[in-house]
Amino acid sequence: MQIQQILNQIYPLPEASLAQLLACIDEVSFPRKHLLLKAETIEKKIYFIKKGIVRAYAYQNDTEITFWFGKEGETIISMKSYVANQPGYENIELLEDCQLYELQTEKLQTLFEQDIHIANWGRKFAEQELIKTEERLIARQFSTAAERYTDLIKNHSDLLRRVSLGYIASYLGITQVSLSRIRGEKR
Amino acid sequence: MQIQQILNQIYPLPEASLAQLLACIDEVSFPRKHLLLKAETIEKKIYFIKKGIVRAYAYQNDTEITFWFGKEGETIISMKSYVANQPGYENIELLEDCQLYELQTEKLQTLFEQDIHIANWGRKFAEQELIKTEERLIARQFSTAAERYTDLIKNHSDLLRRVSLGYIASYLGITQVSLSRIRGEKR
DNA sequence: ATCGTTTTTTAACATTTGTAAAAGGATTCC
DNA sequence: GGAATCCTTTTACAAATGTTAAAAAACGAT
Repeated sequence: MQIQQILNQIYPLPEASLAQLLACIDEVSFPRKHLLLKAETIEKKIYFIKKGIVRAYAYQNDTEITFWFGKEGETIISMKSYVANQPGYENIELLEDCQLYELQTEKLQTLFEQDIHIANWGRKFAEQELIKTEERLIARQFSTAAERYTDLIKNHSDLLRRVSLGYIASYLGITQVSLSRIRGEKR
Repeated sequence: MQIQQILNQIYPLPEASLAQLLACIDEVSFPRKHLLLKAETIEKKIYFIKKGIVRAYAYQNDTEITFWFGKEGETIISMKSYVANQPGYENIELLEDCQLYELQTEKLQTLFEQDIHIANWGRKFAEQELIKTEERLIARQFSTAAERYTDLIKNHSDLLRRVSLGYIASYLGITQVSLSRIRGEKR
């Protein structure tokens, strides 16, 4: 997925503004299992996924909980770092070899003050991430794990192929045993 | 709570920009039990709460689920309407007589394109709402209902006084019977 | 192909949570 | 101030989910 497409999808930018934004972005690659972001640190960069799949997880007591998957076209970001300059909760681990676009957020902050189009791009970016987060929250509050699993099959069936069920069970908020029972009932 | 304080808390605005924003805002009052926002409609306004407390709820099958409480200084908004001009999920009911500041979002959208300070105000607004939503999601995914109830007592003890336990149980994602059991164990 | 590792399923049992109904308290409104 | 309503707790039982352990299946590297 090309970076121009990702950026313009968020909010179409005039040529000059787009060029300024692109100047803050590099392309980088990391292997499967690489830990891209560490929890409890302030992250200075955000990433857009060109190719690959990743998961965000954190610890509850001793056990790891996976709370997000990201794939092509999506953004890897520690919102707490980005918005409030505070340490975030997420560890981000690559589940496949990945190609990423890396954006220095400090440079971005400067552009927000200088260019109204980029400020509105930043607004739309936050708004769209907000809608996604809200949808996740609503799904969690209103659907059972079984329903969310069915949704996952319907709308993100590639996840099943690319991610092991232990992570998916954790993401759904149930044990792997429970997920196995749900899968069993569908047969 | 004064509107200038609410607005400037989000992002400090120059005099002229603030004046433009204030020109889009009216003060309104509604009684307890008034239904301020209806689900499945596109809402053209957002509200800031001057005085009072409200809840957002939606239906899961036949049963009402309360998924948010708002009080003084907070924003009542259908994010789906605001961001995507699509019908939202929230019904908003006033739990007390309320004084609100009402903002016409259409006018706001125009200002975003004209004034970089207001564009950045809008960006910060979305970012801060995003952090709040993310924190709610994390709390839900990482804490048990009992832990979230303890949190509620610690950080929002006024809710216990102002809101009946049935709504709080629903908000915590458990039945009222379960909440009663949790409360019983603490004695 | 095979050994070793990882992933997924199955089983038995314990624990938690939900459901429905009743009873006890508190509050509201003539 | 008292009937009616609403809110909260309690009880008994049913259903769902978790825990632990073991077996089965799938996958990877040599």
